[in-house]
Amino acid sequence: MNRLLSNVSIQVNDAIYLKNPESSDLGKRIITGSIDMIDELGFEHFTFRKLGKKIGSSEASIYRYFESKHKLLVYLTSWYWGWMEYRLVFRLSNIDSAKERLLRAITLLTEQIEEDQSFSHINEAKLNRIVIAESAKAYLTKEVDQDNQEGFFGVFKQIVERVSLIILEINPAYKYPHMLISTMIEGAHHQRYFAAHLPKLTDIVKGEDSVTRFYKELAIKAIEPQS
Amino acid sequence: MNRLLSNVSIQVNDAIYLKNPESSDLGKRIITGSIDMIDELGFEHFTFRKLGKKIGSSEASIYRYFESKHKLLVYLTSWYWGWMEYRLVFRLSNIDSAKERLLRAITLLTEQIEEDQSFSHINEAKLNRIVIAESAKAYLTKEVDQDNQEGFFGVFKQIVERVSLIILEINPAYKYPHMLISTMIEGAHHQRYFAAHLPKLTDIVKGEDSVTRFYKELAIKAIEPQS
DNA sequence: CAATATTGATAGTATCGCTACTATATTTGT
DNA sequence: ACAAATATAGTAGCGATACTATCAATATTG
Repeated sequence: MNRLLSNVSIQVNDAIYLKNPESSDLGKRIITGSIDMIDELGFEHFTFRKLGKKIGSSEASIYRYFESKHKLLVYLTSWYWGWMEYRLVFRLSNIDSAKERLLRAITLLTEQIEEDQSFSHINEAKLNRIVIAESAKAYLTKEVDQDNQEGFFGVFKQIVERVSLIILEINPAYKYPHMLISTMIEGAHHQRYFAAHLPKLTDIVKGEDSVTRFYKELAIKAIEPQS
Repeated sequence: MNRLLSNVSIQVNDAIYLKNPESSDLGKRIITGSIDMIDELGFEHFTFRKLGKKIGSSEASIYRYFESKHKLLVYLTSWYWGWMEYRLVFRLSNIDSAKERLLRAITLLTEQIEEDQSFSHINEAKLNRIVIAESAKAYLTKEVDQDNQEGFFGVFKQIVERVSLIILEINPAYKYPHMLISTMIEGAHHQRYFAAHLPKLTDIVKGEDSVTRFYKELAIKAIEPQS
């Protein structure tokens, strides 16, 4: 999917950054560079000092945009979910059937992201890999409650809520829509990671996107009224 | 569940440690102390120096047992899965019905662990909390392929394989048994974490164990032959 | 009781996460 | 036009972390 509207930009909760990285050239280089570097080195080996060197700036300058590397990771995942929500709304608009909307949502949320450069300075395919491999580290911390209170995970919760509402359209009696959707989104990420690194934990059928197919089947069967 | 056999101890892949912590008093204090400390501070804030102080030993001595804090985390999760497999085998023995065995396995793998002190120096309830909040950090690293090659995740893969085989007994045509089980195990952990910290991502029905119930329903519906 | 393994104390290296301070560029008011 | 105000970038450094090396003290064992 290419960029839908050229004059749209993804808004990120402004409590996540000290200075908006979209507001300057250096800011954009920080985002582009950090995506490249986290994808390449992993979050643990990634540091602001290395990033500064790479993008021809300094550690202290990066700290003017983000107060910690944790916040930068939160920013990246938050941007990603903002972008996903934007794509989700487009893909579901004008589709009458709730079931069709659900299937489209599952496809969007579980499929692999291709290189398509829809936002100039952000490589969405790399960012997808980062979200798969690193985003759990953004909330699996002792600071999760504070971060949550500041609204850092709001966009993600919104997506889960949106898709849950579609499920309730299909079966208003279904008791676990949020569990199903959050299980599916996080599960799909894990399955892609397992396919690459721990294949014994998955079932890869070549020539098909098993991950998306598996979760579509799972969801449809789960929400169909008890027989 | 109390300890099943007093003369049984859980074996952990010996490539994970430098010196077996079960082999000495200091080793056991390292395990007990690290479980307390990681549960309390989280893996990021946990250091060998702090642990040494807490258990009345030194940083250098701890390094004689584990070459890094990453390896210690791998040890703890590996012990946990070894313990789970042992309980799993007991709980499923002498049960003829495959469906009943599957339901028991799901209960075991998704339920909350109570304080029961079945192995003297290991608090399984705390360890369960650590596995929920920290175990993803044991494999979401750039070193995952090396670690996997050394067999660090073997026990976990074995559990997934065991339960997958039960699914295939029920429906030999089901295409995604491993995906279903690994999604379920990791998913249940996430749901418990979400219930505590990001409740908008789950559906808590008070008075019931929604997590276990949700995954039981999900699995049974998923593997039932296509109608 | 001698040989050996285990532990502890101390100090050291390299890097990390982060900050105080300084220098330079840009904008603004008169 | 030009100095003052402001925004932005870079240098240097601090305390902590992850881990290692050395050596003496103390158990353990054969």
